[in-house]
Amino acid sequence: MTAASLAQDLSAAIHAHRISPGTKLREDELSDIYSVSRTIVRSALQALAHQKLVDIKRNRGASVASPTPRDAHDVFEARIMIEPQMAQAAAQKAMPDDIAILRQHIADEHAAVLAGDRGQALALSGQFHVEIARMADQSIIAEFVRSLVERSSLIIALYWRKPSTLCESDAHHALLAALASHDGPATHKLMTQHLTDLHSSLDLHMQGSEIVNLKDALRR
Amino acid sequence: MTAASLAQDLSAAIHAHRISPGTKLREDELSDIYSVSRTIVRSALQALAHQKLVDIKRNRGASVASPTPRDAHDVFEARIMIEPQMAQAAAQKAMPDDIAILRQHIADEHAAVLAGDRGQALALSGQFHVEIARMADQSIIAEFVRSLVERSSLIIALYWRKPSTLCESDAHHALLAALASHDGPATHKLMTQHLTDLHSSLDLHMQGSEIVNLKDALRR
DNA sequence: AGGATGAATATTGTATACAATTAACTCAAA
DNA sequence: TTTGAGTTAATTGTATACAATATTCATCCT
Repeated sequence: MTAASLAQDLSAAIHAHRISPGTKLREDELSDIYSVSRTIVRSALQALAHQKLVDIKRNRGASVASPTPRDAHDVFEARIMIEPQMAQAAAQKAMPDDIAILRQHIADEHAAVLAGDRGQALALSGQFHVEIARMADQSIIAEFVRSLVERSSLIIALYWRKPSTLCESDAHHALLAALASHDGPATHKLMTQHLTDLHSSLDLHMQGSEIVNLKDALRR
Repeated sequence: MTAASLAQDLSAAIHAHRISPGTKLREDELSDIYSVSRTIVRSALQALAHQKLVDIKRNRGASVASPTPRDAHDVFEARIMIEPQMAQAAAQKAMPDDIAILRQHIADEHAAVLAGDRGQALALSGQFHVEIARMADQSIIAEFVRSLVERSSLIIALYWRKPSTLCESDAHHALLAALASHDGPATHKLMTQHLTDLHSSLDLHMQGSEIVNLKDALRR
């Protein structure tokens, strides 16, 4: 197990909400679980800290990032600033293959919802947004959107108003249709609306987030 | 000397073009120069790698990043996609203090040019762009712009057509005026033009970049 | 009881030793 | 001269030992 793959594994666990925001990530606990030295663990944690998925405080260790309401606001503000523009550009460049990929994403997401796999559904729903940025042929911004989507996952874990209700994908359907018909302005508008809706579905007063047992959440 | 301050020092040296793109950064050489263990050096190098200022290849060590023409294109494409919009938003929110800060930036930049301090001039010129994103009250995007500006610095080091000619700051003056008069559309247009000009001032066929002696470039 | 104090423990930070890998060099053969 | 194999040196990767710091817990005093 290398540092990169450990980071990947932790990242997946965080995004699947198997470990909650605020959970302490002690170095030798992780090194036990994964049978690697603390050197590797530290390297992985630093990488995740750069992605803002983990919080490291000097001499006090790492824990899963726990975005403040302010963070949540900033992230969605940024997404609303960028993604509609990307979607508009994507609508202009959209190729049949791209549309097919998005359609598949929506189908997979729907399947995940039916299967009750909330984590997978959320991940696919995020990928949908990243894919659009990639369609616009903006590799660097696509990376940035990916990082924003990842942070959004944490935010949703903390602040989603109705944990039972699963993301309805009507908005994604509408976006797909606008993209397929190369209607830039409509796509821009739909994306703005979609993100605004998402943002306003958050209850920024919630707290919760019980700390779970790491060994269970990470199996092994 | 901590890992963060070492990273800061290296970053400054890279941005001031005291060490060129492609320069090898051997771990024990740096640990000698700064009198810290390789542990610290590695941590700093990893941080810089995340910022795309340094390239790390497994088992082959770190070197100052050397952006390809493709990278250069992508970075400026991203900047052109984002910064005009930020500038437009900044024009709407601009407070007198903000304008004063920008004016100071331009003055400092002019002074640096006169003093022949190209590195400083370039840094200030970059800060001008970051400051605008901050004026728009978009902390996360401001961070992103900062990272793009930093990468641009490397790109300019490699591909700037006329190393002797110093950045004329007419464009910055014009932007300042548009911002001060809260003219959003004009600001958007000026920023687009400014970035397009910058991009087309690059000669993406150049190569050059001699490797310098680290101990000299980093003093000590 | 409540709070302060200080050892004992737990956890992170740093340096270093050793392993693994790559780069450099030597020297023989074509 | 050039090429290649084999050896040596240089460099990075990983584990671990020890130091520094933070946390916990028992104890004592008011």
